[in-house]
Amino acid sequence: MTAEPDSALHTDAARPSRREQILQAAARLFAERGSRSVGVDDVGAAVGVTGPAIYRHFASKDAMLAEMLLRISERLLAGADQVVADAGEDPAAQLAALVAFQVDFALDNPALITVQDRDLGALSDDDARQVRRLQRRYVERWVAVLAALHPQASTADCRARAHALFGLINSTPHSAGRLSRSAMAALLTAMATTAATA
Amino acid sequence: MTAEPDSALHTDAARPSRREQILQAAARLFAERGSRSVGVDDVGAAVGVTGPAIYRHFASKDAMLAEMLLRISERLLAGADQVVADAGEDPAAQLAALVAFQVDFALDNPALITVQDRDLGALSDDDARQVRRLQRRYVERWVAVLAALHPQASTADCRARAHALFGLINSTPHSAGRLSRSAMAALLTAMATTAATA
DNA sequence: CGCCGACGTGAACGGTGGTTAACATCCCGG
DNA sequence: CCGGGATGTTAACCACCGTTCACGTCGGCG
Repeated sequence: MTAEPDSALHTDAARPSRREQILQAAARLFAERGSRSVGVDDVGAAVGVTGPAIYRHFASKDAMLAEMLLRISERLLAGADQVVADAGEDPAAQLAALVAFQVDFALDNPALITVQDRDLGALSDDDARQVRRLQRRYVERWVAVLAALHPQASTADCRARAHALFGLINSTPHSAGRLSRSAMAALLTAMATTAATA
Repeated sequence: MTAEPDSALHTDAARPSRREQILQAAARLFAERGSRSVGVDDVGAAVGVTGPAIYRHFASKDAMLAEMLLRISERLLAGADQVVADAGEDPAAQLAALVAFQVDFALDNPALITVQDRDLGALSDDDARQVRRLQRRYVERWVAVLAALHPQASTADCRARAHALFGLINSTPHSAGRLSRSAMAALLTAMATTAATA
């Protein structure tokens, strides 16, 4: 999809500003060791500056994480709306589009996937609420499609289904790179699709 | 399966000693907020003592986490060996047994599931290596069964499949309790089985 | 009874790490 | 050319937290 990994953070993908470099480096480090275990100095060093230089670009370390998670959530939600709209009326086609989108995102942004579900708890109550709202809306897009595919299933059932599919697709950071990207995409797509229609 | 949640930590399930109480409370707190964000005072308070009292039972906070993760990994591996042996020679039956086992474990010990894949990085290199070795052996049990079911698939392929199935089944902590335990078990089992044989 | 080990407490210590302050550098617009 | 804003650096500050210490209590056992 895009050239560099975890590029979903970039607002303008042209030439990454120092600010974007920091966000991307932080995402990688946070994914590897957890946000609490990564010092400001580590993030700075990763982009060639000292720790306090971060504060020229972000109000705090927490603000960094908050912006990171908010951007991911917003991007996912916007993407879901996009691909569902483009898929037409057929629920099966909509599901296929959602799966393809999530698979692409997971393969392109493994670090963001990891950080998003690990460091949500490190956010302030306010930021966490906002991220959770976006995530919930994203899940609802899936639930709507799954409900159309399983008319007899309850909403709670569809929600659990959606989370199970996320878990399946987002497993990519765990099985790191032994398979080619295309093979991985094909495998995950096949498994997710059959699991969704079970 | 067992009465209290995340009871897989208990060595003797009879009357939990103070030591076991601490481990279980710590597991819950670690799962909720991450081990780095939980102070020893928090763990102590959760069992009705002050922070330093912890050191009457554990050498350090890290040792607590290490024992927690080691126990989980050992228990999973032993369980896998058990159920595979009991399932006979049929790969399909073996897979069904593994799935049922993992589903039961995930539903019984949501906190442990969360901690295991979130706080591995907080361990010392030595402890982390040990846990990873056990986890790898557990994965290999799955890979062996999946390879028997998919003779044409490569080992890397089967490994990715296994991780995907773990992600699917271990999604339970995310879709918390809107569904009954039995409904959840049935749903996850069905999805995992169809995804595995796709 | 009297000792001793198990268990717990409050106080103190020390390192780590986020954050700020004070001071340079560089570049661009007037 | 000069001034100011953007960007960095080093040093210092301060809060938090894991850990240790000195002390107290209590229950069992010789």
